[in-house]
Amino acid sequence: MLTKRTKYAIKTLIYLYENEVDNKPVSAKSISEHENIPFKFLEKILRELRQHRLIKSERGAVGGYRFLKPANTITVADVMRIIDGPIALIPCVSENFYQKCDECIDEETCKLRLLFRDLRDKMLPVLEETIVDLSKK
Amino acid sequence: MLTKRTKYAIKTLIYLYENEVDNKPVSAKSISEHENIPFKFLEKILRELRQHRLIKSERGAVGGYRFLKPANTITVADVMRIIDGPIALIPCVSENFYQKCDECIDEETCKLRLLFRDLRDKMLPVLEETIVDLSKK
DNA sequence: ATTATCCCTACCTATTTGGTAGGGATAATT
DNA sequence: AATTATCCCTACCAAATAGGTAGGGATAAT
Repeated sequence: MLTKRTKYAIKTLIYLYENEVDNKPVSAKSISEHENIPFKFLEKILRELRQHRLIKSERGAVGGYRFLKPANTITVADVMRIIDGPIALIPCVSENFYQKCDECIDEETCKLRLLFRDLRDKMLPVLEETIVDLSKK
Repeated sequence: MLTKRTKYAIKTLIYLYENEVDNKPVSAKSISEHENIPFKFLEKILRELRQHRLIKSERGAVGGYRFLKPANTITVADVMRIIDGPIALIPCVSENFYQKCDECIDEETCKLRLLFRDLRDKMLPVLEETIVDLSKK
């Protein structure tokens, strides 16, 4: 399952995209209220997104957040990897977070590995949809 | 990510299938040793599989486990649902474990929902592979 | 000076995960 | 009848993760 943090993060980015008008940044308060996300929890998520350079912030009285990386280049998979970690369901078939399964005897002949590699290959194209695509759905 | 329990469960069933010869049941000890699964932890998993009527057990000195439901009718998705729960990555698109996302404002227009329904639809056929298919990979 | 925002650290509770411990029941074998 | 190898059941446990909350400091517009 996706964590709420990732769900919140994606909803946040969609909201940001749909409200990046008249050159004003979008405040956390506004996101929190419109997307039903606990304010303080949202702040933590926004920080993560900023630290990973997806968005940038502006401080002060009319501060808020904007995209740093263009919305049409940010995919759902990107967000999932930043917040939740690997897309793949077992670590030994993850491209970005590879790890040996510690109980595995022979990775080369592991049937689970073949199956979950197939699975990952089917999942990835779907998750490569961008924030912009997603907003237009 | 899959839990180890589910990984162990699938490996257990493959092992069971590949060793159901000469009409003798397969012992937990044998599974544990050959598949590198902690014995006591495995016993719990076997119990779950038995309680869900995928396998049956025989007690006594030459006891062990056999399939109750034929191996060619048990899919990876079945096992995942028994041990880990839903396949879908968000609860509102799960077929077997549907639940409303509590922060969701309008399910009908939720973009995430559309995306993750697509995703589930891509995942399911892969996970519908049976233990027998998997063993032959 | 006030206010609205972002920024940072610390803390907290409940649940899940991945086990372990100990012993009872059963049935084949000796 | 005793031994042994198995399954069966309950209880417990430590570490990690999830989903927050609390409190206050820094910044910049008004």
